[in-house]
Amino acid sequence: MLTERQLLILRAIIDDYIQTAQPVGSRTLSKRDDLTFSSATIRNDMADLEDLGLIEKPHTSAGRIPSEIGYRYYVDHLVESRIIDERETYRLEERLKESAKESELLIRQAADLLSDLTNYTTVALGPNSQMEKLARVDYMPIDERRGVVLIVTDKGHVEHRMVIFDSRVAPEIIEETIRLLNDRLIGTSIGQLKIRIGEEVAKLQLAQRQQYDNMMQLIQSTVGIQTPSSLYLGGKKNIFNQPEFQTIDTLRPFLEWIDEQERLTHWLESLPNREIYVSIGSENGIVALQNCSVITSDYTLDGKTFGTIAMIGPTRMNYRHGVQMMGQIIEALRRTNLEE
Amino acid sequence: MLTERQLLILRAIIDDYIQTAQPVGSRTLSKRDDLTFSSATIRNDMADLEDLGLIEKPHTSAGRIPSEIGYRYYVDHLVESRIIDERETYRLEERLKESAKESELLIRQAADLLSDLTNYTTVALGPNSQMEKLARVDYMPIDERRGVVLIVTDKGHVEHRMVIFDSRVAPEIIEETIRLLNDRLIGTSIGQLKIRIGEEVAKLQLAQRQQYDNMMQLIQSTVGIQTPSSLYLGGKKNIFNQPEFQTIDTLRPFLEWIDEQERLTHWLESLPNREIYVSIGSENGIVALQNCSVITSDYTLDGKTFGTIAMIGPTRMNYRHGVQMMGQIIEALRRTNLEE
DNA sequence: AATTAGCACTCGTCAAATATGAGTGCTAAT
DNA sequence: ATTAGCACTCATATTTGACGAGTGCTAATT
Repeated sequence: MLTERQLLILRAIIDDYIQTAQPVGSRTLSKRDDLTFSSATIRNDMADLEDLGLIEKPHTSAGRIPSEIGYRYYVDHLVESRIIDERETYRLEERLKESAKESELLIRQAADLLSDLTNYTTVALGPNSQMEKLARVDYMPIDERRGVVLIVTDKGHVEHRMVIFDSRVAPEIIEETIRLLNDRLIGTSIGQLKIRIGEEVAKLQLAQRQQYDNMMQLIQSTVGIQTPSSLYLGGKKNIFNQPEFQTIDTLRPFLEWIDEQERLTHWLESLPNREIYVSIGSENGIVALQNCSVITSDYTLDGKTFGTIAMIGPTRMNYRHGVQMMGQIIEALRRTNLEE
Repeated sequence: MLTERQLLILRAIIDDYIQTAQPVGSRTLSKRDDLTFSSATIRNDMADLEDLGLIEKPHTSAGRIPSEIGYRYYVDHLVESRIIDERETYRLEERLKESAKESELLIRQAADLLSDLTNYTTVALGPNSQMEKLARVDYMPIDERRGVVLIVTDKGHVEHRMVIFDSRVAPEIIEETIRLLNDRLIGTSIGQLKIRIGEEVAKLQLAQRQQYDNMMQLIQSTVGIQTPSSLYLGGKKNIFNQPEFQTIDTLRPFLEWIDEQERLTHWLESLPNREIYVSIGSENGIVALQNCSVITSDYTLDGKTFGTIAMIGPTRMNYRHGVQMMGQIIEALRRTNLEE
């Protein structure tokens, strides 16, 4: 168990290091107003903290830097759980409102806001449309062989896809198919559409089935709609200001990773489903983010669960402020009402 | 006027420098098979070339590097005008065909292909839909107050936009409006849509106009569709492999610039309208691209003018190969038939 | 007259040598 | 239990000198 003084010292080391990005030594600490002990005393405690694995030294004659375990301890014990600052939240809410009836824009805005607030990079993922339910399908012909399939989900998300038939298809057949899709499939989640359509086709009489064979193409293309969850990156530039990313070797993996949209989406989708979650350094298991910490949170919009937002900074990130701001943003989003 | 030998030497310097990124000295050159003169002779010619501003030395005891004027001379006089390699073009055509009936995908593919071929970064801009013509408008209601407007252009481009009415609008009025739009506006270019709609509304009788007033919202939102030209970046990572971009100071401006989609689009749109155009170093006038050269070209798809594609590399880029590959790609695109 | 060999000179780069100083751990004094 | 004192460590910065690639000029050669 840590003594009162050791706690104080640990916190001081981390706070200092977060600010300066430089190893902090015993003398520097002893000069702080909140540490009244001599540098020797601090040195002794530092040795203990090091034995516990909470801090470490880059080399013999440098100061100490927090270890990942140290950050973890700091985040778990030393960061007060977030407090909603009503005025601030209200202000954020207003700034979000400005931009958007459209959820897409709102998410962008939220990501940008959060990255402005913290100077870290943010990634926001919109709703996973796999979970949304089919509300309506429609078809609009362009010419004899081409047309556009429109699908609308219960959340008001719309997607279109062009279909090109191999040969001319009678409009009645198309209409019939669309009617069929509408009759039987409304309420099906987008992710399950493919399976459900397979089932429906199997149910048809052989005769009918042949008639509809021509339409398989249309059906397939409707099914094939994999609405990619909308992904938005905010403040990518911020990374350039972080002292730990001033060399190509550290910068390159980060930038390459963050530019890989698909992987990024999968990653965000795979995150544990919770309110605010802090992952420190190598905890996230991603090589490119070895030296990064991530604060993630699911968010709701207008009451409904919506997506995930993440904030990525160096391991030496300002967790206190980061968690605080993340809390404010998701609270502001929760209160935002799209429909008004 | 340059002597035969000076030309040979200039070309050798540039070829060598393009490969090694190192200043090239007289002794290195004299060892080349195609240069049979002694290093002293070469030195004399180099001095002349330097007087002409075609090459320069980073410092007294380094070799010479090409100046921008030197590159310009090289590109204008020493790069043979492109030759279409039929077999290669055919191969590219095949690879393009694989991917895409959809023009969007095709452009991506082309950009990726070109960047694979050259190891430079490419930017491809799709058609500017402002120039496309309205082929069809349609409306699909979602519920009483919401619906989706679909517009299709003559080039098969489809866009949708959700509309939310302030109050319930009778379906007949909507239908009527859509019919009106279809009757009068087909063939209008997207860019002019707004003005043309204004004109049409002005023509209506007062009584009618009132009836349609409710619909102004719908019309406005249709008009507001500013299909952003689709932009695609290929091989952004390639920049990391260029020796001149191994420091943050050179890398950062480039990456920040290339990530600014809107500016990038404007830039591509503002480029002179030609087949293949090479801009060397500071010629492009963009600070972030001071040390870059750009090969740009408009391209056509299936015969119709379509968009612009650009290839960005260090000033020390392989112009010969770059121009060659750019030529192949736009030729392959020209031959690609979307409809099949 | 054009080319080349020869040589003194320049200057960036690399490596070793040296100095600097922040920081530590330990011991003895308080 | 705390602190002063001190020897020790080690990264960083600075200096120094050797090295060598490359140049420009001059004189010899073709």
